[in-house]
Amino acid sequence: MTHILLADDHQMILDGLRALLANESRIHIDHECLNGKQVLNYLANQSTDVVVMDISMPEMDGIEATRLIKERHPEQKVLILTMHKDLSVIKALLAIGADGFILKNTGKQELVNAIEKVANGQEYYGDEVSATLIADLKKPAAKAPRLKPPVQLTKREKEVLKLIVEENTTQEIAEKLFISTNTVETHRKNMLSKLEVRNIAGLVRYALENKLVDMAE
Amino acid sequence: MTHILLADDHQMILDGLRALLANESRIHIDHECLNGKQVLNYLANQSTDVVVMDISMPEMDGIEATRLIKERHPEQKVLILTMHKDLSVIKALLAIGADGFILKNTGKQELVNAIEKVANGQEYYGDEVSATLIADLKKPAAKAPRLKPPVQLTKREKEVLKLIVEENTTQEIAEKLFISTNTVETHRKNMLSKLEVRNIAGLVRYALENKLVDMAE
DNA sequence: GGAGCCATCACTGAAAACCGTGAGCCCCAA
DNA sequence: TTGGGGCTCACGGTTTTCAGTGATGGCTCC
Repeated sequence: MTHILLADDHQMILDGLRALLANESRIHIDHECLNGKQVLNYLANQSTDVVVMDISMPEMDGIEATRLIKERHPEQKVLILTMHKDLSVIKALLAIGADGFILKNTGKQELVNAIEKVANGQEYYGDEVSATLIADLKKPAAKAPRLKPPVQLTKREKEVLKLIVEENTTQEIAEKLFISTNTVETHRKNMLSKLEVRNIAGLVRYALENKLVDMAE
Repeated sequence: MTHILLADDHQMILDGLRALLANESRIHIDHECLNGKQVLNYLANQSTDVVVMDISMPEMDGIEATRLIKERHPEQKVLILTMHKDLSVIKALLAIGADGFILKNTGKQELVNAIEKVANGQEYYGDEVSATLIADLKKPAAKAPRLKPPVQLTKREKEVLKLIVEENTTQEIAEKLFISTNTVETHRKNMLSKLEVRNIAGLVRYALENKLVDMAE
């Protein structure tokens, strides 16, 4: 009998997983959580065989939660449940010590299989996840040593970035911030460099993905 | 007895929904689909009471699929199953004629309730979705005068846009699509014009805000 | 058998972004 | 007080984008 803890911010997915595993006599759901904090609170006092956790959750996301779990309870097994085969996220989680990944678009049998494997101390990667990782290894090593230190933008850089996202040109930004165009370009260059992107497109993408600026609507 | 069709590209969610509804004697699942095309193919020959459909799917997404369903089978009920309470998406679906929305983070009872309501010809909006819509109505009319003709990008334009968002230069895009740089520039110019934006930043913003490209999780 | 849209390609000139490098000033913490 | 980080500015050169205009063939719809 394998004991697990489910964590996902979508009640429906929790319901679905519970229903899915209801008639699996070999698996027992100890507890369910809606975010990473709840998981840590639970693990502070109790234990379970495997934590099955989504990546995107409010309050504390799956990556941060996994990091803290592995820090405080190194023996705790964590199986990541994810929607996308996002390489950087998978890599981050691997580095942290996640024990396995399973895509949400896989079936029940694979889920049960994954849980039991992880509970036994083995690792589990869904076919698609392994394929993604292997594909990455095949890529020129140029991009391989690319680990992502949590980049910090300065206040001024964020101001410039916000104006860039709002479609202002360098000159307009300079006027609005009462500085020279050279300075604006320097800020932009520094951001290109520290965010490891190539151009405006990358900057805008970073800004929107990291919610540094308000998205309309 | 209400007959429904499930559509979601994630097998696990399909499994979950099926398991969730398994002991609901009043609801019967006629068929399951993995994308919008399959739904339309099914509806071409058979019918069902309610189509329960996710928004983001490969091949043909939920919005396009709903549009076509309502065009070809105006009486067909469609209940949208969604992860995000994204206003623009909800608005688009309302305009098209979707019969209801339900967030994935709601429970089983609400799902059953929603399905039966929609099957009866009523509409159903989850609390959060209605709240989002109401909040929008409360917003100052400042943004109102900005009417947005539902701009349609062509397939090719979307391809180019996707590559732009991925930080490719015109030349790189031309190489990847096996067309001349002039053509790429024409596509970009047409998009700038029809989307009423000034530069790459605006394009990227549009693409991300309208979920034309995948955002990292 | 056009009308309209789409995708393709071309040319020009101006504007903006990108790249590298260097440097001065201010503030704060080691 | 020394050094590092943040903010400011400069310059020269290359690449890319932006703007305007025009053109061709293919397709579908009426």
